[in-house]
Amino acid sequence: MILDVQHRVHDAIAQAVARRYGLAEPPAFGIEIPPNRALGDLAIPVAFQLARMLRKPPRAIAQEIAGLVGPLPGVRRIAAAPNGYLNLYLDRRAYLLARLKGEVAPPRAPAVRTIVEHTAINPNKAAHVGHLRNAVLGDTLARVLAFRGTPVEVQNYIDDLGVQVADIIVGFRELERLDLGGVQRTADTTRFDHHCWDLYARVTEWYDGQPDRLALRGATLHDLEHGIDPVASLGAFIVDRIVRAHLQTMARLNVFYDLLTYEGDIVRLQFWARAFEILRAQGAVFRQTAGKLAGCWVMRIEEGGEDREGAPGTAEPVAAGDDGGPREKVIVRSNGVVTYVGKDIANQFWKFGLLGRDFRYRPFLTQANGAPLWSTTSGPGDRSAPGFGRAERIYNVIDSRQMYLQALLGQALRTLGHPEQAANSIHFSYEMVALSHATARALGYESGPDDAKKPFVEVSGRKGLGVKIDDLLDLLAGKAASEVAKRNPAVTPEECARAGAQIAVGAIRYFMLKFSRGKLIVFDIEEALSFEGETGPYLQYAVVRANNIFHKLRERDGIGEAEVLARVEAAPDEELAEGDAASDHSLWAIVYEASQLDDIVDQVVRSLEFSALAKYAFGLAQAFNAFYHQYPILNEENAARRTWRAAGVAYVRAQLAAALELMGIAVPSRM
RNA sequence: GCGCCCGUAGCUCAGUUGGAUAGAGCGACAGGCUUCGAACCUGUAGGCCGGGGGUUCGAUUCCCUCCGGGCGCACCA
Repeated sequence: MILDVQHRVHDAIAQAVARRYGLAEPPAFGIEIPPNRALGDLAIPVAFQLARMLRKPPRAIAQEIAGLVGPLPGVRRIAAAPNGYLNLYLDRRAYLLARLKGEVAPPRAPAVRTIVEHTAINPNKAAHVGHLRNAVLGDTLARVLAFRGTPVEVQNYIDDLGVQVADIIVGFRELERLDLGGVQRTADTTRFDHHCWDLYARVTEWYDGQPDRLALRGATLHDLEHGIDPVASLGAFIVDRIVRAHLQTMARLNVFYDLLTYEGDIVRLQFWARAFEILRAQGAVFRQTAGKLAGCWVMRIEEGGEDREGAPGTAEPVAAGDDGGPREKVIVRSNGVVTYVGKDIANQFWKFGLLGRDFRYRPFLTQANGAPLWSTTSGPGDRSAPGFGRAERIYNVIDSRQMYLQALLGQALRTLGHPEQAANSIHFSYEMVALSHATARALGYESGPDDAKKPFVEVSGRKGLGVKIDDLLDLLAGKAASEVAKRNPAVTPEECARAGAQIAVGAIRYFMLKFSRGKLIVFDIEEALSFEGETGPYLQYAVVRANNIFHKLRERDGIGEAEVLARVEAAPDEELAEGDAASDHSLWAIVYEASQLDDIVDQVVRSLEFSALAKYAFGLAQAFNAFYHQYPILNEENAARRTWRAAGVAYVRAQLAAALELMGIAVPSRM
């Protein structure tokens, strides 16, 4: 990593500036990376700041400083650029050797106990592309945090008592006339979540046909919440099967969890009752006696909440009363039923260990990555369960439409005297995924006049309008597998299928990560099916090519990567010489670019913006492909150059593979 | 009405601690497979960075304002 070099350089320059110009406090300056290698490897713009102070041109100042700074370890030379930049040229040989020998460990973040909650799909139908963005962002966040040594616990919240589950129960009972046994048979003989997808859309239509049928939903929801059979058993069965289906879909995408948190357990273990005691005792909620909210327990919404630093997208919504009075959010309805917000407050309190209660836990299943997945339970718990919750920081991955509710969580924490936890309740917000008109049409959706005006069509589980993740993966994997087979006639169908599945995941995850999270994604099936240009498969292809070089090296010369690394130290290093290779496609250029990963990860965690990681990986793959094209590696006649190229490629490949791993993308053996 | 997000090349988007000639992919056009794999590479064309003010040595980036689009502001989740 270059952070250590950066620190030394920064300190040395700061000292030189302070000494030369008699400044107690030299101006703050950053260290940049010049746009190309000909301009050096590090750049310092400090002369610009000093120029006004000293009434001297930046160039003169830069020259003075350059002359003053003595030799720095790891830096070969320092030069003043005509425009006033100080450009530093690193000791390339030492830089690369240190990395090849694994002497440069990535910086560790402070061990802040962190929870990432994501996915949280209503367990009543198959997962679609909207859920896909959530899960990929959440999973990547967890990977990136863990990369820096942050202890991360990934939770998936299951709303097993919600309206949507009630609706699917109504569907099975009223439209399919099935009891528990019948539903079980259906589950065993269909792709159950997909079956429910269609049934859910039918239920919605059925309600629309005769609005008094909604009473059935209300009654079903009541029975569900109170555990009354047959609704409760039916609900429990459906939820369990759908959750397992979702987990399988997510496992295909390399998305895994530590804990499933069931809303039902929050209710049965009286978490809400406890949270309510706390809220009421502190006066955070009160019973409204007048107006249209009479009889409800409400929380007053802060007007223009105080400034909070934090990640973008976490700002307070400022709710101004439209009728002049302060606005209030209902926490407990007049009929005594707690709202979603109330349950979420209880859950957030528990996550921070502020509730004074805990769930009981049971093992749910063993995931495809070998890790156990636990579930909350209100039945008997398993004593060997690890400790969950008690986090210091929480990322809730939810789309931007729920910003208002997420802000209420922070407010509740602040009101109850937990400003630190409030500041560490981070709404990882992102814009939704919609469908292009072409894709909506391909799904058989006829857009109405309202849709035509908009540039996209909104996904709707209720209408059954959306691209299911499984279908998308099937389509991509099939296409990729046949491409692999076409290019590799000798490869077995099984291996083609395996590679196809990995390529499908690469395509889909990269597609979800390359946009910044504030950008609405208009999902177009044709676009998502592309394997060329800035796509996941392009990245995978670059690594596969690099791997092939080492396969060939072993085949042809009988030497492995370890031997290359052993030989490189003794080999003359003109391959890295400055004049020889100032090009942006030189070995040094790609090695240096590859070494930026740790900085990128740092930036990603600060900004919560994965597009930076995606672009880094793509740019590196691009640079590698260009290098690969321009410079022979195995066929280079000069042995020293050959060795250095192979060693450099080994490093680039490792860094690129690490970046892919952070994005949850595997490298196929062939493609 | 209030709040949040978006507006950069024909299309889709990067550019997030303010810095060197504003980048990429796709599409268009012109090239490159007898070589470590062409899911690749090289080149050309294409930009009042939505408009206007301001701060700064320096603004796509920060502030104000206006325009256009999206989303939210339930006794739904």
